[in-house]
Amino acid sequence: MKSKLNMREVAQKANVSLATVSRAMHSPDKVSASTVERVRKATEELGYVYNATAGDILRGRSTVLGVLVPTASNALFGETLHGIQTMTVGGGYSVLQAATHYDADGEEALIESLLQRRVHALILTGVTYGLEERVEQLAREARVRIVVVWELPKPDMTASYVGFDNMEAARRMTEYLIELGHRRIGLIVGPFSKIARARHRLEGYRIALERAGIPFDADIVKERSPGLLEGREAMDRLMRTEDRPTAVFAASDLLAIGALKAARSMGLSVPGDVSVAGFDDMEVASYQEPPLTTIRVDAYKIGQIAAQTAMEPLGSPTRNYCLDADLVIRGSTGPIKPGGGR
Amino acid sequence: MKSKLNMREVAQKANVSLATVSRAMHSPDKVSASTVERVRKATEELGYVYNATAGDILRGRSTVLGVLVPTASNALFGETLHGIQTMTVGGGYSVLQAATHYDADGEEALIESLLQRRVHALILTGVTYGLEERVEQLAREARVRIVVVWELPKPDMTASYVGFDNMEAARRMTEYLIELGHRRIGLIVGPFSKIARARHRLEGYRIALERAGIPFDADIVKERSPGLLEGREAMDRLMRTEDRPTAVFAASDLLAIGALKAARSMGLSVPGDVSVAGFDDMEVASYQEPPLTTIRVDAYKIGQIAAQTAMEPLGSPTRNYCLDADLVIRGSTGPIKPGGGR
DNA sequence: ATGAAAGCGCTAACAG
DNA sequence: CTGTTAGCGCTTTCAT
Repeated sequence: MKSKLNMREVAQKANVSLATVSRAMHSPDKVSASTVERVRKATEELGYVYNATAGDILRGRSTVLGVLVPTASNALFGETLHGIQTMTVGGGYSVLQAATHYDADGEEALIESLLQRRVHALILTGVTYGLEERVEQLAREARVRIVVVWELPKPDMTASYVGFDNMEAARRMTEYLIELGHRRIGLIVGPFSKIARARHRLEGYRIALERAGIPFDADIVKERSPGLLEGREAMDRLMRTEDRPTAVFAASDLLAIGALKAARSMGLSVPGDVSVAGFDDMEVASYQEPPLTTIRVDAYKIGQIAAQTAMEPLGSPTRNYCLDADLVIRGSTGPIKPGGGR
Repeated sequence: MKSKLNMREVAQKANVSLATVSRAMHSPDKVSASTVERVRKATEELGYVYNATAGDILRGRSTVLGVLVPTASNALFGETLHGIQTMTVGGGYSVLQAATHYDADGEEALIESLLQRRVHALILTGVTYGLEERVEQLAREARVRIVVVWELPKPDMTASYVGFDNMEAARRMTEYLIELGHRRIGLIVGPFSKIARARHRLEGYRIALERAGIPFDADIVKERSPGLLEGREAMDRLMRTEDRPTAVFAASDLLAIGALKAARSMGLSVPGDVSVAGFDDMEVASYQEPPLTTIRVDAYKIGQIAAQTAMEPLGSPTRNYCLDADLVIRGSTGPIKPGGGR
């Protein structure tokens, strides 16, 4: 019931000074073997647990990483989190985690709360519009390392980046659909008015259309939060527009899986009546019927590299990693039907 | 560049004492409005951020929750995490998160590291065999609150529980399959030698068979980590045994989705040739083709209640919640074929 | 090899 | 209302 169990009590029990207990725990080589053993025993008998926060304060350092993801319910960011954790465990770091739910206001508050915990670094999944300045400032003041993931490094940023070229990947996918003969291509894409990577995917789509001389039609571009329900609803609408798309690029696998469901519900065959493509290559993408054509992103690796970068000492140089994002062709996409359209 | 930016500097800048700054931040009503304003300004100009860890130490409390999940890559535990986070944000709590990957040794080390951070409470997803004693001891010493989730409250435990009856639910599902006429029912289930909730699901299956007078056959029970790949592989084996099952209960939706894929690959129709049932009702379950019959578990709610329980003061009574887990019948299960079997 | 003492960034009790 | 003082749990010189 003694709620206060500190190093001093261990010292008393072991008949040594506080300083010796500290040394016995951190650098046993500087203490006689017998003392180390006495301390170890006292620790165990009392059930003492070292207070890492107090230690961090005194050393003026921190061994905690702050990680902000859009949502923990998306397995994709779970993979990144997983990657982060595999790297931190060894280094004695812990992970403070929070989710923004695509809300910029909430995000700022969460960043603040992580900073209040004196995290060594902040790993951010993209930077919401309106927060770039704050993040830049934090990175410049160098009181905390900043690592932005899932986004391409920007040349003028002082933060580190671990991502890939969302625009290029989306362009590649759109071009592939065009190569299949599609000219009426719907897009379901994340909240591009807030999230840079969603906007980049939209950009890639636009560029591909432009290059192929296909006019951009805002009517078949749907902005949705990346979820199954949203994908289903958006697809449903797309399929009900006149002159409906013969292919739909759902720029997130969850949206695409939702779209697949909508197509089935309407009795449309995929890819016979309409092709559907995703983005991210979540593990579950290849388990769909038909298996999803998508863009492969190594979410796990992003996490691993980000953690490594984040754990570097303050003042270490900024690092930029641009990973691959390859087109993976599976069964959900196919050539346009000869007598296509409606 | 001044890496040390503390309250004292703010005090100097604002021409007040350290204590006044502290008061201005925590109880502005006890400080004159003009002083509060001066402090606010000094804080802003210096870019000072409050140090919450130092505050926690001094107050002898903690506003951090430690959460242990099997893996962050499973959207299901992501839901629970999500539920936890919605509750913590308001209360000023932060979440330290770690993943065990179904490894008891690693789990013990992670618990230790969370305790070293002086978390207020530990939210554990089940208790791995071999750790019950340690967890019990922690709960009894009451230096940290313990909330076990995803598992049924045990009568003799001093920890809090937020879960549901895994055994009952698995029994229910198995009985449903039996009612459909199946008598040869395969089981793909989580690592029951380590994880209690997997073992309870296995138990439920056994009991249902027993009641129906169907002999238990270890050959058609596969113990696998809950993953897509594992489900696919296990299903593949099950379908290649002689006298193969006419129904397979994959006691985790990921396993079931993998099983669905295996069936398709072998040209088997579901539920025509073989029925497949899952467990958990992940969001993606109803998006499969055919939609998965499964057990609905409210992972999000588990997280919310767990967080609430966890945030209660040390010494608060233990709480036990047993949530519902209902059978959800969808398209992946059906009556046995008249001329069934091979 | 060990101890005494100063101190990290903050809070709380006590004066004034 | 505000300042002074003691001190949380730990680390780290500096002596011995």
